[in-house]
Amino acid sequence: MNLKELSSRLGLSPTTVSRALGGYPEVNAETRARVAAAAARYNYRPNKRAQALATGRSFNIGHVLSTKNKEQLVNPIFGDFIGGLTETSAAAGYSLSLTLTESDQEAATFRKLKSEGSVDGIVLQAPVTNDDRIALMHDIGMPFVVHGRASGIAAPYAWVDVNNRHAFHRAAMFLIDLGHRRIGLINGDERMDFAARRRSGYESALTDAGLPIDPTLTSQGAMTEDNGHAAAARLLAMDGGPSAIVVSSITLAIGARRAIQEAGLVMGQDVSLIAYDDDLSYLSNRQDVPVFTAVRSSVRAAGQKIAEVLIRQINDPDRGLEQELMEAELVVGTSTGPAA
Amino acid sequence: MNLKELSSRLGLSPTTVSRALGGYPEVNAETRARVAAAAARYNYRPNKRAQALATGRSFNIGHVLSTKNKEQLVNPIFGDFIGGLTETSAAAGYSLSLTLTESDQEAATFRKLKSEGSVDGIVLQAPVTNDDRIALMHDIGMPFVVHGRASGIAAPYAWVDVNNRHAFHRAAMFLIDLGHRRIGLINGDERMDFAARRRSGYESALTDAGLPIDPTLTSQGAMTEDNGHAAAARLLAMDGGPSAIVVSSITLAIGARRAIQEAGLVMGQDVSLIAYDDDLSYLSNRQDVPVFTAVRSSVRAAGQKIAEVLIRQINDPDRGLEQELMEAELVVGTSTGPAA
DNA sequence: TGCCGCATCCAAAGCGGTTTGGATATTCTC
DNA sequence: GAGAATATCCAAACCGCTTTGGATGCGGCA
Repeated sequence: MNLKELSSRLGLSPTTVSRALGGYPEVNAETRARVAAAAARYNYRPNKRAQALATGRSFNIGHVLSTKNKEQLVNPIFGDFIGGLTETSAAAGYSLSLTLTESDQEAATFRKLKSEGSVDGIVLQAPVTNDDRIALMHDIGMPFVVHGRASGIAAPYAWVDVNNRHAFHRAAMFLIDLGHRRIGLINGDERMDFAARRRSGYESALTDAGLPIDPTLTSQGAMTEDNGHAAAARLLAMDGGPSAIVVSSITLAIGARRAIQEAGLVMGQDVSLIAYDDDLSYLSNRQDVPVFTAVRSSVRAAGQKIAEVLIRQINDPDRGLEQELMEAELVVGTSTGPAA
Repeated sequence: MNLKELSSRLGLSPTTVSRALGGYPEVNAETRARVAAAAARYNYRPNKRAQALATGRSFNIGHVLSTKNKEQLVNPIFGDFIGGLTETSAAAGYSLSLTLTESDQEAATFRKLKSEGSVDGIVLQAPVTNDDRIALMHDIGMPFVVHGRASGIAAPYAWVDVNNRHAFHRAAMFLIDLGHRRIGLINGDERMDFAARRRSGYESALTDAGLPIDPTLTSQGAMTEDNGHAAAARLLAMDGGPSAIVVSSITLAIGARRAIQEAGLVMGQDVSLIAYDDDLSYLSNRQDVPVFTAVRSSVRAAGQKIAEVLIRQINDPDRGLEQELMEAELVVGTSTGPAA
């Protein structure tokens, strides 16, 4: 069933049927009702491909996964983030189109997406410092929203980010208030902008409290359970190691907890842990009393917000660039306690 | 730059240019080279939307996430699975289109995908027993491949699955060979077909060894760290609890390990654990000596395979339905040991 | 030389919608 | 009651590509 067929059955022109379905004003209310009824009856729905060609829009929003950021795919937050994205975009008639690319083909892939017209806008994730994708998007004229920010980029662009610096400042300050003086940091890969901001927040809290910054108490790397374990084990084995650690993800924290237990120590007593919690649905830290004390911000909510912003941008390219900073909440669990 | 523009610059007809680019034989080699050079120079690429309308194909493969299976999104294997899917489909010029739907709208969403023509084929994930999506796909005439199988469906369909039954038979048998007699099971949600098959494998091993099946030693539920912890804690607190446990995912196993440690026991000594390992990149169990003894099969590899099968199916709907059973490997780590 | 087949290219008809630019009643305005 | 505004509908162009059904020219063959 297509438009022509449907309109001829109705004894109307395709124009009128299209307009009736599209909600345009220049069609009689009764006619509109007839059309709607017939469309429902014959289960007619405008062909997206034709619609896309006619309107010049694909109704797709794109997300490109580069092997450079393979951790992205591999990243436990990926599922929740994508979930938030699709939830909102589906409601607006958009679907999410995923593309994978070799890292050295990344720019070519974006250009291809543009020249083929297969997406109307793009979500950029995991920005690094001076991320060159942003200039590229401007260059090819593709609407986009960044999940996070890229330090070092002067040109304005739309983004949605968590206030990572503030969150880590608060987290470290929370430990300081508990009396801790030697505080470690197990961070994500600091080439990622969010991780750099987190370190900055952590360091500024120490400085504000008049505490020295000791690089040997910190580490960075992929946010895996393994790495959390290895990093924590190293810290715990140190002479004069930390009595508390700020950890950049729940996955890392699970690894750190393992190391603490292996060392025969008790988390929240001998060693305090405060984690960043993306509020992932399958790694819930939302028990009555959370296991991990954490600074929490839902990555799914971020995905939803980003889809909203991007779709507004697509529908009206001349509107101003939206930028939104989300604050993380501090939740107290069982993994922290006063310094000995 | 579009076809018309490009062809007029070349002094050729759109027909010839299209054919030259498409690799059709009826075009002079020299002409073809000229066209290719011009296309590269002007960075021309056929508009996907127009191509889609003209050919009647969208070059999209679809994946629908239902809130019914919200765990799916939330599922840690999601990222890796999607990764495998996109890797392969991108190579064939397809992209992956994700759609989210309320569970009571699921059938409507599939029909919509069909009537709008927005995807050429669909990947069905997480089948349950008697999964009604399979009949629906047949009904609407949509090419599809199932990740897993659905017991109770008589009609043939294409699928790629792991031999879950055999894997769990082997896992339980491995524990039995170590001398364990009371063996627990912490399974996924058994409404999921794979989980039902896993239980069946587990039970058949016990039966084969002449051991009784004790339902109180088993549990099922979402495969979260929390649930793993709770289930293991319950088993360990039992009078005459199990000396070994088969666990359906690494995430569950991490929770179980926590319970074991909290109980003051040593994993691999007091209690043995064997897990199912999807070989997720961010929850690697691939250390020199793996932490967890496991039956392992890469879910990313499954995604790749599925994309291949689906694209073959789309290109040639009359070809036979492919069905592939992958075997899991058994890797020995530190989480198992002989019975006391 | 005349006919055929082959190589090469092109005009035009879709694909299934949206949208511009009227046409035709009908209703208002004074 | 005439002219204007309004409501309602339609024909046809267009989006950018693929593909069908020739057209043209040339060499080969009898």
